[in-house]
Amino acid sequence: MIAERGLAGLKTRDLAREIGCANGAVYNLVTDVDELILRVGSRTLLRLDEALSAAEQAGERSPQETLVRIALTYCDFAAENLELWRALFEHRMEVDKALPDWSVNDQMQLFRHIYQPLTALFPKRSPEELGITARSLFSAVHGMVALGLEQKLVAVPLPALRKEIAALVRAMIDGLVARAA
Amino acid sequence: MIAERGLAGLKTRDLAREIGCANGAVYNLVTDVDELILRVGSRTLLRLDEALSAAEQAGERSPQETLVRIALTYCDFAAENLELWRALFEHRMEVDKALPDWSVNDQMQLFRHIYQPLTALFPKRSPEELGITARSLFSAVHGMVALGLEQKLVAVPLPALRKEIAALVRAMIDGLVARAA
DNA sequence: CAGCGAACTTGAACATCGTTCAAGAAATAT
DNA sequence: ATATTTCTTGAACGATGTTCAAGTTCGCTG
Repeated sequence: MIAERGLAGLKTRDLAREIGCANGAVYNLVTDVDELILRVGSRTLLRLDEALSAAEQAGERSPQETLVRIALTYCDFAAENLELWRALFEHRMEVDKALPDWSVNDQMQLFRHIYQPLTALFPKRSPEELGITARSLFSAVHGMVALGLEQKLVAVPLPALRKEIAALVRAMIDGLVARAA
Repeated sequence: MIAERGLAGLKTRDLAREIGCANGAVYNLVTDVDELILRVGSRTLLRLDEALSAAEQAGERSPQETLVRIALTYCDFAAENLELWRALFEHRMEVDKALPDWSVNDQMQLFRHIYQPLTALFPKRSPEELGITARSLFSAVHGMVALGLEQKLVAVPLPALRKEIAALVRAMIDGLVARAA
């Protein structure tokens, strides 16, 4: 239902009807809609992880082109799974309630894919520094995808967005390498 | 109320009590909560615009450092106006309802600040190309700020985030300039 | 198979929202 | 002073997440 109608289109009563039970029975499977959303997010992250893993392996081995490939795969995944991908970031818990451990763990895994190629590019940097660089790079690409796929402003055609992402990732890496030297 | 309790903390009844009228009377000022949120967003964008304008003028005139200053100002603004800034991006209209014109107009203005320094760096590029580059750069910085200020993952200390943003903006520009040459 | 307890299921009920609207109050025009 | 327009009120409606007492089913044991 999230995939079809977005986070806001997920209603417990509709869900209950779809799976064939009373609305109250949903709460035997899940304590909250929050948990439900996080569980869906977990699956989405798993599929995203698989896509990024494939991108990491396939194609040219050069670290730079691997990173470009990963960024484009992220873009494609977001475009093809728009609502599910949005749900990962749109959802906010109430302030007091903490994320369950399994959910927190999920999210850390994403930077892993970027980490590997970065070690090849920056052999001098410490693991902590590399982790920070990885997160920065990921965040920058995420921003381009997020605003690029937003309907609110003028919608950017996907091929143009991909081109921009590839260009900026190459530029970022060029720049980082040049400054590290 | 958005500033204090976030978008989800905005309730028409609380709002009516605060401004001293019946809850129904809110709809004389505004047709929707959607419109209310957009109007608040308009004010936020105006203040953001002022902050970015100041950053554009002040300090070193070099285009590169101007862009770094603008990026850091954006980061600071988001941190200091966290909930209001989030409201700009969290809010989604129903699919059928269109944004009013005054709201669409607001959003375009942001890239303006980046555009100017970019023309100095890339005199060969066409206005359309520059516009695209401007949006890419903005989106990348936006992503770093968005994920950096997210409480969901490990919260990044603000000084570290600023350092990362400055480093990546410089790297992006270095890289773009090098590839343009 | 009968009986018992645990687990599940149901759907009504509750609280909280945004939104509407008839009825009354206030302001303004004649 | 009266009529007309405008504003204000707060009850009511429909959605929605969540809870819960009552009913139902299931699995085990004698």
